[in-house]
Amino acid sequence: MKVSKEQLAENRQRILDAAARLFRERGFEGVTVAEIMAAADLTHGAFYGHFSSKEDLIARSFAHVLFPDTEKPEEGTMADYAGVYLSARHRDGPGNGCLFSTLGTEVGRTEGAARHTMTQALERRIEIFSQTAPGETPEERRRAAIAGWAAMVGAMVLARISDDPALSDEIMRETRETLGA
Amino acid sequence: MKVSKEQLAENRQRILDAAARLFRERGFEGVTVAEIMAAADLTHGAFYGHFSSKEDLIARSFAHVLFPDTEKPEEGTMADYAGVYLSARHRDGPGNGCLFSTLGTEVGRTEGAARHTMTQALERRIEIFSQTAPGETPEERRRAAIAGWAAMVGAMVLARISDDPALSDEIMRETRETLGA
DNA sequence: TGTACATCAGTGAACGCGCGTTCACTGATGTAC
DNA sequence: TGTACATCAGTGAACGCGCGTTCACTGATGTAC
Repeated sequence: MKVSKEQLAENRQRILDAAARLFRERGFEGVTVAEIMAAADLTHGAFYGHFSSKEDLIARSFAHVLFPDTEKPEEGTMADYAGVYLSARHRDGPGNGCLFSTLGTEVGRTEGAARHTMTQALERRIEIFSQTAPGETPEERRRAAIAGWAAMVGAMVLARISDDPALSDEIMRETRETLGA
Repeated sequence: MKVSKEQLAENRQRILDAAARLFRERGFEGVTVAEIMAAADLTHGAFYGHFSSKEDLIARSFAHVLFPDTEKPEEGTMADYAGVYLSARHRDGPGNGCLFSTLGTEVGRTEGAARHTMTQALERRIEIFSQTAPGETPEERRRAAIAGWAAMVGAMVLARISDDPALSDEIMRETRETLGA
């Protein structure tokens, strides 16, 4: 049955929220359209009223996470960010976490809108870190921002690969230390 | 028809080689058992004479890459390694490249033999880098090894995500520079 | 050394399940008068 | 303001394709005598 415009918009947001969480938890192929719709409290068939395909949803869920409608200006230094990023809380809660460390290797072999959105988010992340990264000149600070972001993403990927909890903790701790967090 | 023991062993190696390459190029779900067997010049049905399941093949192809039968002792410093690792050649040839930067985020959400083998390879990689990483004490060198390896893996993941070639090159170049390569 | 035959790696087709996508139908919304 | 009806978001079932897995059969290998 038809629903109000407000309900329609809310349903769409619920689909995007569910998709963004499930994709990060299980990967693109590890989640079905039916599961996403069930998580959004809707039936399977309603999906194609909102999105043209699963691939379309992937791209829009990336924009939903990386460039949300209500942006809050970021506070704190790159080192502060590293302290939150390289934490057990982030490692163990991928569904709410960073897209780069949950879906990075998959996105790297795709073409299209999701990858493009991620590239824009990557450039923005580097620019933000360049404000507070260590260095005498803008060039040095940008270099530190790039290497710092690479170390954070890489450390989170490795910390999630390790099935040895002590090694996983050590990777996060030592990388945090290196970044001054 | 039956084949000789030598042929049997050679066929198995060809399956493992093909699988290791294709998984890195396209991801686990992006390759079918039939495609792997065709790449190994065998028919689909012969697969289950060699491996018990696709998952079994994944685990064994990881061991095949990370702990090959003929190990050659590694030469050069961590900085030397970074110079080869953070190159266009590596970025553009994932099929022959590092498993951590091609399949890292996928493996992080699995359980089982492939992840365990990767954990062992991760610990060994850190130990090898600890020999030549900068630092006054063993603790400092191990820290530098961990953060250096995280930066390499993260930079390669990010360089492959970027659909802007200049940004992709910049990420590799600046991270190389930071690692003294 | 030569021969008969049991073994078994590989072949090719089929099976069955899961998933993305489609579609006829339902019934609440919201507009026109 | 109240009423009639066109619109269209959601429902639930079906479709069809692709993929992992199975299996009866083939014929070369390699062992027993």
